[in-house]
Amino acid sequence: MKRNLNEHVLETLSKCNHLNHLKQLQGYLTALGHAHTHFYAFKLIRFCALTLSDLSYARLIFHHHPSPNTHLFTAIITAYAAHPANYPSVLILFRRMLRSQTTRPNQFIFPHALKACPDSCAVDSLHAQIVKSGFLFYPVVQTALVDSYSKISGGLPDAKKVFDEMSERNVVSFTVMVSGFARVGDVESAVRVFDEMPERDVPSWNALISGCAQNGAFTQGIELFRRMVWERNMPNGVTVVCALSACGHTGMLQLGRWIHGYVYKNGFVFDSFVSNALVDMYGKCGSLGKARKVFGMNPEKGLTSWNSMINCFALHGQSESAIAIFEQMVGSGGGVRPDEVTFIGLLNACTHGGLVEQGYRYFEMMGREYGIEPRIEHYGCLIDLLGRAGRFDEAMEVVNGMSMEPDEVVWGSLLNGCKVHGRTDLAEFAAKKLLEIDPHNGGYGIMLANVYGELGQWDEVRNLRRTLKQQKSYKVPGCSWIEVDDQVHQFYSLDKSNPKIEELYGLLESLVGFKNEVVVDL
DNA sequence: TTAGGGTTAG
Repeated sequence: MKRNLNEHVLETLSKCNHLNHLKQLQGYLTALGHAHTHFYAFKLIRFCALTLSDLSYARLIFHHHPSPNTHLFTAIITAYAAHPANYPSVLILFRRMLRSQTTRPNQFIFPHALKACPDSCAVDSLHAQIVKSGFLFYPVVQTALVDSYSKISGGLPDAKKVFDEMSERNVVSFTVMVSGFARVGDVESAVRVFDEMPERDVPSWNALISGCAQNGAFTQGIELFRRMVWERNMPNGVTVVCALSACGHTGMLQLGRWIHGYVYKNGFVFDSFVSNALVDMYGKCGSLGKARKVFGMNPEKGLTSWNSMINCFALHGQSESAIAIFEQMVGSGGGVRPDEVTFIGLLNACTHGGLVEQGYRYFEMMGREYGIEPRIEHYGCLIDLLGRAGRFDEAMEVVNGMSMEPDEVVWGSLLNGCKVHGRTDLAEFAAKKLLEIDPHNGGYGIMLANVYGELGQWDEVRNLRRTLKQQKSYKVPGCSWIEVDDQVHQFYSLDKSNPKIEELYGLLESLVGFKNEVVVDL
């Protein structure tokens, strides 16, 4: 009978596709006096949470159980741990489990509990619990521990220590360590761990390529992508998204197009992540038409899709189109709620089109209609907008009314506006502020020296140059690049190493009346 | 039943 009932319950569950079916099965079990049998309660909770995605009913079953055992705790904790918003509940349940006399944690619970830890204290305490319970030598538990340590601020040395002490490292534990180094910006160590890996799979390549892209090592990320393909590893959607981001940042349109072809051939063109990354890549590489086309073809436009398209238009100075996309986004066509990134794009669009009033309106709309507190980036955009329009009184009013300390972007934007409109008095003020924030930045020093030059204050120029020279402050040279026939040509400020430099400058002069920039000799 | 990889932002 028992065996038959088990089979019956499992079979009914497998056909169950609605909560009402599950409730019928629950009623049937209650009638038979089996509603609280641990095996059935476990199956019902798991099915409810994982297959029907109904966490509240799963919770109801769990909380109505008179004596939940380890299995029931595992099922409900697994369900809660699937959503970051429920992480606090994961830890509450875990602690309740420890307090109970009848239940002890198992190796399956720890990875979930670790994932939910908000700080190093919580991870340390779980680490101690793992040691005490004798589960430290399970590779999966160790890997989860490495991952959790590496995700909390300052936890990387602890992560490395656990990793180094592991007796059985596998492809996942290595990948976790690669990601850990990448997360703190230590690309070099991430590469070293990656090179030590006895075997690699797609997620391990992705961990390193995304690490490069997130830390600005775009060229290195692209090299790795090429190596991955060369070594006959099939990139997936995640790889492609990271590689496209790197293409966008370096202007590698040819490779970006190749990836688009690859995506198309492999049928993951409708992945929204990939679509958004393509829009961004085409936009940044100057192919606005293609960006627009890919955006139009995305059937599931999410917040990032709209933001990427707005940013493309803003980048190309097409303010009206950026605004039109925004209207579509919040109107009947999109129905998506904008976020702080949306407003950065919109404000930039207004800046590039000189739409000061419109920009002001969006800045106010952000807080009033969407409850988004302006961040320093938004203030930076607004100051840029006002500065370029020459409205310095209003710009200073905004700076003085800011709820946070103005940063380099804010002062830099103001300085830029001052240069355009010849407001040397205010420029001096802004340049001094910049130098106060970062006294060793040679670029800011040169800006201030140039302002003194404009004001004819030559003693100040000499003093400042001397200080900069003593401090050994050097300006990072400006750099731009262009891709021709699959080759990237880089040009640094005052760099004459290109064999066709005379020809290039000649052409440039004839196009824009270009004159060599006068720079301060350090 | 448990562990790893993703886009947009001056």
